[in-house]
Amino acid sequence: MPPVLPPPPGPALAPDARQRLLEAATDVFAEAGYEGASVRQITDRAGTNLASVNYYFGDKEHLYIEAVKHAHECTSAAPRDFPPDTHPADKLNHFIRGMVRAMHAPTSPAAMTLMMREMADPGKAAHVVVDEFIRPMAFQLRDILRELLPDLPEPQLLMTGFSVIGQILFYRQNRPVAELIFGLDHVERLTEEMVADHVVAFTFRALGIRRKGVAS
Amino acid sequence: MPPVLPPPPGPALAPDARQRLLEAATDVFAEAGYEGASVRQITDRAGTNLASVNYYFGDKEHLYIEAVKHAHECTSAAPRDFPPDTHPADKLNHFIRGMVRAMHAPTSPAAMTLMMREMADPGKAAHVVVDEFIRPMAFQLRDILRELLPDLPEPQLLMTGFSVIGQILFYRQNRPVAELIFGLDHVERLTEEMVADHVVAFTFRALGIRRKGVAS
DNA sequence: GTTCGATTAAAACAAACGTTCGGATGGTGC
DNA sequence: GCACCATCCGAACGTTTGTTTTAATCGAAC
Repeated sequence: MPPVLPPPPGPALAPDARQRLLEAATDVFAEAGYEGASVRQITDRAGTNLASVNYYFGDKEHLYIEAVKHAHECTSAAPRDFPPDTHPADKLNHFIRGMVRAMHAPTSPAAMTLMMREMADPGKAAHVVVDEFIRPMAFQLRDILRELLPDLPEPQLLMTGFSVIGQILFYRQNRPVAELIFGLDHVERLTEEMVADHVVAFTFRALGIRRKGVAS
Repeated sequence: MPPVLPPPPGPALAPDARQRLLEAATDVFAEAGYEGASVRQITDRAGTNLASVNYYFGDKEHLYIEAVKHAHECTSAAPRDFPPDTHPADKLNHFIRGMVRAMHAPTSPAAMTLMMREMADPGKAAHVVVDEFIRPMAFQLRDILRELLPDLPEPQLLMTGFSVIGQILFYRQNRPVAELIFGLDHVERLTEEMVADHVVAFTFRALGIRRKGVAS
């Protein structure tokens, strides 16, 4: 009798089959999506038996959810906290640069792709990504903007945050399309630093912030 | 023997089985994606026989491509052309508002969703969407910005366009997530007009444009 | 009325899918 | 020695998938 449903009860810390399944699932789900990925593809890449998915995770759906959870732990893009006397403009500067870096060169590209896929088409694991990854970021940005623009009405503050995040997310969600339009070379010429500088400058001008924060 | 591969040779203008298949396919593909949608779901919704897909379109893949083509024709968001003496700031104002409207309240929601799906995960029909829908928009925006900022280097011009489009696309690509974070009520309170006003104002301030264009 | 082409309907196809079952395996405690 | 346990494997399960095949149906042209 296998350990069935409770996912990491007995064999949790082992770098063996279960772990390889999780990593293989991250890759395959990121490439092909939930429906497009087959259990056999995953077990083949993991080098395990076909039945191992059901043995360790119960079924395909639970494997997917665990893969998304594991993915969000791999993307170390947790919101940093600043020294209490940091100027809000500096906070915003660092926030933007940190998020651009996380989007541009993630620790695990497949893990980031998997999370983005779940965001674009919210499914069975959307709340995991939102609760533990997106929401903290969103609230930190909202706090920074509130500090920066104390008199702005709530809806306008919300949309201002969307304008910042929308600019940054574009380079991850729509990069392939941008490359199709303008050519691969024109787009990949845009380095992470150039993008970060641009978004900071664009946003600061839009918000009427004159001082420039330091880089990195 | 059926008319096989050339898709609309004989029965093109008829509002019959072929047309119903196209519309049903648009809906189902938009809801479930390419892999998630089954031929039987489509034929059931269209009220046709299972074999009708292969009869009219050859196979599932060609039906998908035709559905995407048909979808882009349904979304009447073609770039308008302006009177030759229009101020570039007015052009930009109208461009943003038109695109916000197209994203917010598309003529056919399913068709727009299908196109967005193909953009987020470029597949077999991406070039169709790009060539006939995205690229014209992108180039029109680029021309407007070039007119507005003649001295800006090319990469910065590109990123400026991305900042504009990124802001607008956010409300379509990430609305479900935004609703999960901030609550459905807070997000759906943002009307099409509010979003358009905000993006225009945010962008104009970022570009140092003082004059405000007229609405609609 | 008959013939012919286009269309629809029903049934069957092989392949792939997720899942399950029974037994081998290999180490650990007795 | 034996028994036990988690783990792993191979084979099969029953469905569902996309596609094909065969026959029935219909409407106009001759």
